[in-house]
Amino acid sequence: MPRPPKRLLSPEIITDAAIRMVDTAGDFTMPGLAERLKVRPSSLYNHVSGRAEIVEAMRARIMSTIVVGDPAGDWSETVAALAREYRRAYAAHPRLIPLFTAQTVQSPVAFGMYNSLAQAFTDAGFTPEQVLHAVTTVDSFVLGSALDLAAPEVVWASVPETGDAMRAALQAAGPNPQRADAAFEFGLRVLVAGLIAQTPAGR
Amino acid sequence: MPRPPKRLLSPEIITDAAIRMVDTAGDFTMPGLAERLKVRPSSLYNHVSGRAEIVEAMRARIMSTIVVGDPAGDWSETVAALAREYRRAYAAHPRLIPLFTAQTVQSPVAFGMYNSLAQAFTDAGFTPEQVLHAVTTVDSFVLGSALDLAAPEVVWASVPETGDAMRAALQAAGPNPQRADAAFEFGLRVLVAGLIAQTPAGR
DNA sequence: GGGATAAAACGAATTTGATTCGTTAAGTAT
DNA sequence: ATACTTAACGAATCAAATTCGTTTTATCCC
Repeated sequence: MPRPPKRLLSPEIITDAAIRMVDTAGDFTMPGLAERLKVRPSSLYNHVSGRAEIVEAMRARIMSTIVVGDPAGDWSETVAALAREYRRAYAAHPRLIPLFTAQTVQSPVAFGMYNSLAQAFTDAGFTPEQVLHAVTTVDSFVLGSALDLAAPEVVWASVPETGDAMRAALQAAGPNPQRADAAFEFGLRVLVAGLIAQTPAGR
Repeated sequence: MPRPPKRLLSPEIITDAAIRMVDTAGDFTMPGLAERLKVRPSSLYNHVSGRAEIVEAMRARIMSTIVVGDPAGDWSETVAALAREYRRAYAAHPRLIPLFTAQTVQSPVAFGMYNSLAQAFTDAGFTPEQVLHAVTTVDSFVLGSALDLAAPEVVWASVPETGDAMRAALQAAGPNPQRADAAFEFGLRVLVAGLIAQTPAGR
């Protein structure tokens, strides 16, 4: 039980296992992680400083899958593509998102995407202040939409207080994953249309 | 130490204390709560079933502060007013939001607001399916914006990888609370403009 | 008003999770 | 080979959530 011939652990191995555990169980614990890795909990601390660092590593892992293509076509198409890619990254592991929102970002992630967004909005003619607000708006919408994925079915289909308009809307909707996807695409169209309208040139 | 002459606790008292604790400390614990209330941790369980129920009670408390006025004026004005009111409720206690996102909604909250939103979008001429997507879009944007409030300053003002457009945008921005407010108002204008554009009538 | 019942606080104990530290022996570099 | 480092282990600590039995006091019903 001393140092083994072959390394059993590494930060990457631990992060992988944690992501898998969250995917299946919705959360992770140090003992649970250790068990999956056939290791004692204390061994984990030879590779990571603690639970918080694992969460940050998972965040970095997810965000690093974001691919920022070269801007092709209209700025609004660039924005839409970036938003989709950003959300896709979250959607691949929806149950991680609550963990992320519970913990402050420790080190910057996804510069590439933010920079590209900012550049697109600058190209559109927004002022620097507006650029930041536009980036924030996209960020908020994507994060909010991603949280929608982690949440199970809407609760109140059955609630008596549900009004007619809401009742009709709920009835028209399908099961969650598709509904969330469709809602995101709808919201993205709305957002892009609104951004275009706010542009100095109005296009 | 038996049943005291005057009740020391109630679900409301416990919820209040928990909200105050989260406001100041960013989180709450059963022992911490008990200490504030001059009571032993086990006593709390005579009034609430556990930690999760306290979180749900806090959620209900916050959402119950949402005031849904009678729709006056254009549907788009109604939507904007509802979104502002929804976000105001969250913004009063920003540090609660991560706790909320970590836990599934146990019982429906804020029908009134969702019903009014659905009615406004129905009035605007959206189909039932679009109504649900529009409600979801507003919900996502507000929740995402509220999370922005809980997060401290943006980390990467100093990061070398920050591009020119992003750097200029960050420099133009003020400190967080105002910046988040301004970003929300910007995003709301964008959202409403986009929704109007998506309407069958285009207005 | 008196007795049965319920309520509410306490203290002790259990369980689970995160983390620390000393020990050990295998790897690695000189 | 020798000295240093690494990575696993086991034991231990600490904090938090929760359960349960005990004790009176309130409250309710007659």
